[in-house]
Amino acid sequence: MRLSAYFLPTLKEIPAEAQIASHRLMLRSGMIRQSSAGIYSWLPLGLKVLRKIETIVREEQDRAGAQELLMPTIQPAELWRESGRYDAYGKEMLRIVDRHDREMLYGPTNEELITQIVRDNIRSYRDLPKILYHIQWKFRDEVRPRFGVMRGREFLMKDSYSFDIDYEGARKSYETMFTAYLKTFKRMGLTAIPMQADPGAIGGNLSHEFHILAETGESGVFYDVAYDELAARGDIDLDSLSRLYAVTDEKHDPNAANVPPPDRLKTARGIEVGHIFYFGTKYSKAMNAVVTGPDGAPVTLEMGSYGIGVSRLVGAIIESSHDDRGIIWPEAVAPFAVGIINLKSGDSRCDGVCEDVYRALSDHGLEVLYDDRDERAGVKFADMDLIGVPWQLVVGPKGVAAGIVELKNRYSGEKQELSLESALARLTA
RNA sequence: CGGGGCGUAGCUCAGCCUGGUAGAGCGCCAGCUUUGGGAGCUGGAUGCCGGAGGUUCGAAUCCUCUCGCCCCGACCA
Repeated sequence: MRLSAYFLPTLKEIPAEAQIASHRLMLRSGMIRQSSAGIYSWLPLGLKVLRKIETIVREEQDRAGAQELLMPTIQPAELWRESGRYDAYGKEMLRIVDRHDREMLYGPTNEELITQIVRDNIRSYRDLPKILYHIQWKFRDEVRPRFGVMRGREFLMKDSYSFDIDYEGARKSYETMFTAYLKTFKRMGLTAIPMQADPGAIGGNLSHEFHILAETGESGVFYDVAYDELAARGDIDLDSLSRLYAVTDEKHDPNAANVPPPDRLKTARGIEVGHIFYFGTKYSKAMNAVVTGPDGAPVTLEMGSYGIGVSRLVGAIIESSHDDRGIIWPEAVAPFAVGIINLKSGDSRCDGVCEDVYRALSDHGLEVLYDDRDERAGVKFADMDLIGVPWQLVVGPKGVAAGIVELKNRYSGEKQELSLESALARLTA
């Protein structure tokens, strides 16, 4: 992409409404623009990152055996009356009346809808187990939206639902998702810690929240350092983790049996990016989701649900990875792999080298952002740092004369002067 | 949902207290000079001063109502 043609409205000054780093940086880097409180448009740069995160989530769901479908955003109130949640949900649910005076709602979650689909289409235990998921926009009419996409009213969520014939199966589905979540967050360059959680409004008796550590996290968290050691070995599963102490501050009990000694207890701030629940027959019973079991008798389905805040992750990643110059994207979710800074657009030698490099890197399948604008060097450096492109190739008249380009790493700040050939080799390795 | 704050140019904000018909910096447009970390000079465009009522000869400014946004607290992927 040539920056001269790209729709990238960056801001030099900090928008007054933004309080935390990720919100400021998403506005400044031209990723999002607010439409109304807690509701955002995603501009090209922001959408690119959102899609990358979505893709990782999707790949790990598919790999875990979950199957993607797509349910609507608008749901009938009737369905929610079946489960009893229409009245229970309160003002957070956005209620709509259509032209025929039918009561509808913009879905805040999809347990009812998916339960209806499964109950209407699965009749035998032989068709189980199933894990179904979709990645769809949700709406929760938060009293007080804040922090940009971290707590918006409209947000993109991946939600999976498991259906099993018995508890053992449901437990296995839960573990499958648990493991998939750890892999998903790790691929994004995040340290996510599963915390024993309160199932809350979803109900049930087994639940974990996944928090990523960041100074501006909304929750205080306490966890056993043994987690860091396990994570470093990649040796993580539900059994080993469930023995470890890891809770959010509202659940922290210094007198609990498994609290580690003070020198082993870490405290930090966390952002909740995932939440998984086993809730048994809460919805299947209320909504009569029943299949025929092996002995011919009806069996009420065992269910669980598993959410990941896809749009929130964009903010969460920035919270955990930025500096005073801008965003530092982990390579797995970076909107562009390489940025080319032409320090003297219009100079035939600089232009020539940049064009060659741009083509060579693009031909290698890399996503490249080429700053070909007629701007001063400082502006280009500042914008490239702001939007956080992991690798920056700086091409200037002095270097070109000497056959050299500069390769800068956004994360470490390290700059290396290399021949054009070796710079290309490094980037395409 | 309680408490507080703010709506003036694309952005950040001054002006409001003490009414007299709209400003700065940045950005944008043109020209010249610059050119390795958000340049300088000159000239230019841009505002229903959030909206509606009211007071007044006259309202960005005072009064009433209303809408929007932000912050603190209680709730959530």
